Amino acid sequence: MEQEHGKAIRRVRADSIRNRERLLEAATEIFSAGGTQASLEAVARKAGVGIGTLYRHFPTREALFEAVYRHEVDLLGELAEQLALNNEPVEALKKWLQANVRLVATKKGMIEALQLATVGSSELKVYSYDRMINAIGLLLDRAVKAGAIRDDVPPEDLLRTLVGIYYSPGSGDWQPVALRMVDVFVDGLRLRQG
Amino acid sequence: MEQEHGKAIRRVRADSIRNRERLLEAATEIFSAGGTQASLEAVARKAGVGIGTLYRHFPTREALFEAVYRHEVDLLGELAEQLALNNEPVEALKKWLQANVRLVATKKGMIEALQLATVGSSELKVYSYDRMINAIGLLLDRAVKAGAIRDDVPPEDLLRTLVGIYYSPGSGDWQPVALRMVDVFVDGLRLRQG
DNA sequence: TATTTATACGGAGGGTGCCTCCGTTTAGCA
DNA sequence: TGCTAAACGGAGGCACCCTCCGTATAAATA
Repeated sequence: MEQEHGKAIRRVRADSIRNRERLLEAATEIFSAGGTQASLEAVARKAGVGIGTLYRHFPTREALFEAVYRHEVDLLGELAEQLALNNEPVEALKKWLQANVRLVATKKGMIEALQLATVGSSELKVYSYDRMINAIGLLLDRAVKAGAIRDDVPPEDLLRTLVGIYYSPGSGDWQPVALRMVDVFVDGLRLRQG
Repeated sequence: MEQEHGKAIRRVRADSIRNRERLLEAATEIFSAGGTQASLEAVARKAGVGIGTLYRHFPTREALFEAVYRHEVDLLGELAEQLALNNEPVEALKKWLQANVRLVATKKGMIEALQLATVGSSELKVYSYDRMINAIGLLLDRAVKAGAIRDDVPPEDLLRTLVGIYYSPGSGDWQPVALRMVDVFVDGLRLRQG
């Protein structure tokens, strides 16, 4: 019996789960197109639920973001681990940063999400921020321990800079720009041996 | 006589000039405190004018920003010229970037203004953006011509990166972080001779 | 299957901001 | 002092934010 102090523990209602999924799906689309400022009421409309339902599932705009981008961020986290296994330290770092650029390129809204994470309130521990910091920390650490790069650049600072590099006038080929800037930055990290 | 086709050219009305100044003053305060998202109606209220008057003087949010930050941006532009006269190229670049960090530190809203300029619509040529690009271009050019740094980083990209470096979790001592990142980046620009 | 009830739903409502439009006011000029 | 172009102000229509609560319903129970 599912009991606790004589009270039955009800299962989560099926419509609740369904609506949550619909909201996430809608939010992914809306945010990808419209960025951080997109209307939450539009998300609710697209999901076919009331605005109240949206707020019950995701009490803040940030909460919704976190859920939406958790998956992509997970992907990047896993990539960091793979790269660390199969690459020379500085190379691994550079490759990861480049992969980051490419993934973000497909989801314009992600840029703003990361910004939110970077400047977000300290009370709310933003999952995606942690995940990114860990990924970067892993790669940075290896390179530092190998004596290949300077040791006074914490992961937080690198992430911040990376986000900055993403900034670009909307359309056009901002990807090459971002990739070149990443190169410059990684070169700046390198210790000169000679 | 101030005549044109027999029509007198009226002077600009005194109340118009006065209200424009009041609006700018109010906007400087409000934006410094509240950033890009601050309410324009709050600006009008603070200036003691109707919202209609605000929109007549500054038809868009961006127009208001441009006017507000023109002064600070002018200062930076002039600084670039001074530094170029009195410093070794790479040093001049580094010093200017650091000055930039320090000036922006005093006006939190400025960060967002620069972002706006960076991502702003291409129709409206944003004054402050141009001014910054020119300042950076001047310093960058000298260093490239002196063979001190790589030549494939246009001013626009550097500005973008700089703005990214400003990103930081609101409070606390983000200035040291920004200054360190600037160092790293400039080191990355340097050509290795050896 | 019928009943109960904890849970979730929807959207009205009150507040704020955006921007436009136009009747009213007023500064400059004669 | 009167005329009039120029500037003013704020109401109005719309969108969004978020909360609150009466209604609907899925899960548990009999």
